[in-house]
Amino acid sequence: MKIDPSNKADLSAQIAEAIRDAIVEGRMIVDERLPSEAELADQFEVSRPTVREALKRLAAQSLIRTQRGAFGGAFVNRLSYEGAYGQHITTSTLLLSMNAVSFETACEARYALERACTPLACARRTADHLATMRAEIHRQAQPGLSDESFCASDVAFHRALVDAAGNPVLSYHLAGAVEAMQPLMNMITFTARSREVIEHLHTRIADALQAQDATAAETALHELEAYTLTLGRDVMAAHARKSAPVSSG
Amino acid sequence: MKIDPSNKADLSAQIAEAIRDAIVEGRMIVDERLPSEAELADQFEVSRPTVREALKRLAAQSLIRTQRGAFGGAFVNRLSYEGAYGQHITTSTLLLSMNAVSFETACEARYALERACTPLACARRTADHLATMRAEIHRQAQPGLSDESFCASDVAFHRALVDAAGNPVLSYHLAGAVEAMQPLMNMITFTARSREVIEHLHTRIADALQAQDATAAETALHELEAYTLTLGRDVMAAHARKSAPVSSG
DNA sequence: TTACATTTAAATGTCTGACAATTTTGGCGC
DNA sequence: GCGCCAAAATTGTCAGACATTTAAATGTAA
Repeated sequence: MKIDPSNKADLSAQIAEAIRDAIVEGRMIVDERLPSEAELADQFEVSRPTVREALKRLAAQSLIRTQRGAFGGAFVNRLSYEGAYGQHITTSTLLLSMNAVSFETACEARYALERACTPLACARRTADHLATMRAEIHRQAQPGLSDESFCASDVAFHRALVDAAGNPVLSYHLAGAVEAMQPLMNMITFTARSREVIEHLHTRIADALQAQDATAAETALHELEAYTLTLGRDVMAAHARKSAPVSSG
Repeated sequence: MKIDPSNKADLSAQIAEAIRDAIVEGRMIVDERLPSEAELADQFEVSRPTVREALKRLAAQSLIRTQRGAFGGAFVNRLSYEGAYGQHITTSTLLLSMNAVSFETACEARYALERACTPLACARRTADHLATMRAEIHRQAQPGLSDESFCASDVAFHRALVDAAGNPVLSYHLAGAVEAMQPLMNMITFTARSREVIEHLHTRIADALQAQDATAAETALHELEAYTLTLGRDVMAAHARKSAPVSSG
């Protein structure tokens, strides 16, 4: 982690990549302190601002953290599930919004992923998971609940379903994917608001998990997907009519 | 996107967040040009190096790209599947390696995710997908194939399986997850090298997809998972007793 | 000896000003 | 019209300086 052949790319990008490689390949371990900015500038034979730009690139990816003061500096970060989770969601959300992903595609992907964890969730769900799901269902049934709170509760319910599988890697991937699609999903819930049906399907999912009946859980998820899809299409159609009001019937 | 209340956080972090919010919330659209560094420095009332650090943070997340020269500057990036995919893989790989995720957990998550796409893949697979899978199986059967090439072919095979579902969002999440776990998986394939069994199971998966038999595909994937898990445990056990080799049957 | 206040040093955060490199635009001569 | 060149705008990089923060070291008093 020293050499820096004078390419045409940005020096700060090259330095960031060199340090990133050192971290990824395990040559630097968690909580290890990087040399100070001045020392790095010496090593790479660049100025301190250039080194700083490189460090900011790494900080943006949560690969390092910095601490001011004596014996401060840049330290290799332990990439926590929480940190990675946040990045995953931001990236996925932007990917959806910037590439005009259709509601159908997102919906299909979401429920396909969620069904991936149902067999494990049925096998391993604890009383805690079931209690969380029941509590969220109960909250969803309360009349005065705002749309925002309903959506939040919906996320919490599905998050509990995913966590019930008892596999943190699965939780990371699935919960990130589900949460990233929430803005799209919210659009539906806000407009079509059919809480009774959703609440009923949630109850069926919780029942299936309690009974450890994976088939029933998957069936209920299929129905929830179909229902969501129908609502989504209605909303889309209404949108289309509003912006281009052509009577087609 | 102007104000910057004098907090205690880094100015460059605050500025980066302000611009990121503007992009995420759609106030800046794809390919739109940001003000020049000097103008941003004026707007936020900071110096140019501070602005530059903020821009580097955003560049590290592929949110913007920069171009030198007249009428150059920073532009909002369209977050492509490829770009997001790379970030997803890097983050997930680090998450696995830094948190000592067990092989069992990773393996379980991987195949659970992969099974999530089999029904869709069976329904939608095209001749192209089948041809790719057959070609990779054929390559895997060749005797002189290096371990590296075998692993690459393995990834390509599973990538084709995922892509066969015809859902780019699903492909993004699944392929990213699968590829991030490849280092762990490689450790197994390199050591235990039982290519015939794997090749046979791959053939069964391809056959099932061709016959559009989702159940058969899932069964084969379950068997592949069980087999991989067995191999993994053997390798782990061998590792554990590498100093005292006890023959256990 | 212990507890607390002060100093000190190391490091990051920020600023100023300058120059280099690059790329588009427009003008000039032919 | 075409090719060449200069100008302008913008990012990339550098050097040096000062401000701020923080932990350790030191000094001081009970």
